[in-house]
Amino acid sequence: MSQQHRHPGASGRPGAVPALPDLPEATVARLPEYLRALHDLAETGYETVSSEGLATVAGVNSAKLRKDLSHLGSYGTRGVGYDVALLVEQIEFVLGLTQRRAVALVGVGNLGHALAGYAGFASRGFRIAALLDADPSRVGEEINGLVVRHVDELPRIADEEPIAIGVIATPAAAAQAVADQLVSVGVTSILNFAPCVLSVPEGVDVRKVDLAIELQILSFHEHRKASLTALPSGRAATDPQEAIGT
Amino acid sequence: MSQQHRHPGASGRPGAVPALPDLPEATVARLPEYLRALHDLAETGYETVSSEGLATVAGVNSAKLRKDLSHLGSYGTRGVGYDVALLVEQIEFVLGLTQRRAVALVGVGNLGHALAGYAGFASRGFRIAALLDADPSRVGEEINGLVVRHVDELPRIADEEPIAIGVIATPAAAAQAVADQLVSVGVTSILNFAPCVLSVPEGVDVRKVDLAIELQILSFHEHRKASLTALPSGRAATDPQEAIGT
DNA sequence: CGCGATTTGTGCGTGTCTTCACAAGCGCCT
DNA sequence: AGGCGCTTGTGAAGACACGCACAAATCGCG
Repeated sequence: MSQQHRHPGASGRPGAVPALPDLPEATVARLPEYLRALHDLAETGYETVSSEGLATVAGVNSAKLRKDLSHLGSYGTRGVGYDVALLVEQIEFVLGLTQRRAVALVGVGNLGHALAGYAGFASRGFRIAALLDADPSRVGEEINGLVVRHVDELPRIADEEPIAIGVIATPAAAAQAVADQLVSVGVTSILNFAPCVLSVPEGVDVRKVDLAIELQILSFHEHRKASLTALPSGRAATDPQEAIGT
Repeated sequence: MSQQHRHPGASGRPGAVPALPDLPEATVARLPEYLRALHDLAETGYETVSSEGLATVAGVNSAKLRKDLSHLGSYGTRGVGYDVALLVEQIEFVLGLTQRRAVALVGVGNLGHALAGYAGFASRGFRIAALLDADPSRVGEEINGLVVRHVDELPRIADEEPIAIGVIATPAAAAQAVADQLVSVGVTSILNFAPCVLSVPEGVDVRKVDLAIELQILSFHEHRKASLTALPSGRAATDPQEAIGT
């Protein structure tokens, strides 16, 4: 809170935290995608972009995009569009990316290795502060310039530097215990790659990513498409419900 | 609902596809989670389970679960609950998991390696049929018993065996080209890990997974929580809106 | 200076998803 | 046999999200 952020619009009191508008969850989930699209545009040399243009790059409907952005405040200019740089700044602020957040990654197996080496984290406002594992034979290994430490060192690590987000990439059987440890050192946001439900106290956010689930959803649509084309009765494959997003 | 329910195996006419009920998209997205929960329960020895019990293990509201399952037909017994084995069968059928689907994985970089070694695929109805990469120096490498082949061999591979699902784990710059190649050999379902929007013809389903986006969403909630606790005005951190799912 | 072209911001109708609450159905026990 | 407790399946209501369509605002040009 020492930071002096340029706050959205002219919200008045300088130094005050510019009361985050409470955005619809669906909007929040799309903001990162807009941000990525804006970065792409900025690199291509765009200085302004219309809602139509940005919507295309981000893969959404332009009305939806305008409504989403309107929740942040009014940062467009009618007849012109949005200032790319300004919008990037706004969205980064709302998403809390103006400060680089420390991430602790627990579990350096197959997936953990990949995550540790994933460049997308660093380039988008996150810093892997620690790699952890419960397996002593993995402790000490160096991955991408970071040394794997034992998960029991978590309290010490969190003491040196507050951990904003914990990422769990362990087997399902270990996930709940790891989650408990993370919570106990003050972590209030967890990204869970283990295929299981975590139980956490109120106030802690958990998001789950399960690769197999995504495939199964696709499998359903394959199955449906197959059964439609197989049936001689009526409707063919052209359905209005395609290419659904998350 | 006074319809006789159609079930998978014993649907009368053998060979006929038993007209899939068209499920709400939100329901489809949850079925895999129910399936995982049911497998857990089955392994623990449960033969039947109540909606309340299953809902807890799956991390959802019990009313929602009942409504979801009711879309598949009526497979519970009032006063008793659901037969675990039967429900597994039902959901697997609806999701099209009764046949093992062939997956082509393109891009064996950091993430691709992890995916190639991910046991969760095989254990949940999928088989990696091919590992592909555009980089000649990677072709020939063996990962998890599979040899990496060049992406241009895709037509030959699809000829040997139809590919149900394509997984893109390439850098963003290459993703669209890969998607085009996949589509051209008849793939109609794509799971995209590259941070970009794919444009595909109608009838092709794309699902996107972006690890950085998940972190950014968590970051937003961190930011919001921080700004709430920082504000002297009123409400503390305990909010009724926590632990939001996908 | 005024007009037309362009683009934002939003009110509103529509559809989907969620949740509550309860009647109907089932099994067990007496 | 009958009643009682438990659990499903679902109607209805509320909450949320989406997309259209248009008024308001801005710019550029003659």
